[in-house]
Amino acid sequence: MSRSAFAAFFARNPRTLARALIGSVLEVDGCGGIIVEAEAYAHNDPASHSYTGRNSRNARMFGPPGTAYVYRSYGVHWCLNFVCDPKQRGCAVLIRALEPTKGLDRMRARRGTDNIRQLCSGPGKLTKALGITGALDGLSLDARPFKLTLPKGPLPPIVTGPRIGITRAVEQPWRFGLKGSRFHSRRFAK
DNA sequence: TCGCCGATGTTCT
DNA sequence: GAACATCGGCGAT
Repeated sequence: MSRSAFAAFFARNPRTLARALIGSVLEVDGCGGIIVEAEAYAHNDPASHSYTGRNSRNARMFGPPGTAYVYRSYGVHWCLNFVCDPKQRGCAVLIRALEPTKGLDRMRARRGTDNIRQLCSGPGKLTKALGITGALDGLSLDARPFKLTLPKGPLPPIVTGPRIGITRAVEQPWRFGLKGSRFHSRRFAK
């Protein structure tokens, strides 16, 4: 994909981008899989890190579309986001779950389990499986160690629901999943 | 299968 | 000092 097409793909509102990312293949240094779950966080969204303005942690959310925003969650885990439309100051898509397809042995070793359904079925789990840390914060998704392969052909079937693990704006159905996947972080209600 | 809890960096009030 | 876009281990059900 050309550089301009790459930027155009990400420079959309976070809900549209989250939906469009489902079915993409994300790899980091040869480890990864199919994105089966993502959440949208908007600039005017009380649940978003960018809601109260820019600070040293969320600075990447205000950067160019198509960069990674990696932050530490609960002081323990790393979480991976994709930055989207720069005109909507500070919005991003949280990558919540992958269906593991690449580098399975290395991901099993990093996660300490052989259960493939446990490798990447959560935002903290997938960063550990792929070796993602704060060192990757601010890097472009268009270059090493990242590799993102966007889906070709018709959009896959999508399910939606409320976001996970938040206390504000809990009613917004801004969690998107690949319909029928066995690799979600939590089940989607029917 | 459920709920509770500890770990612990960074921001918010 | 409290809250937080989480996870895994534990004991009870």
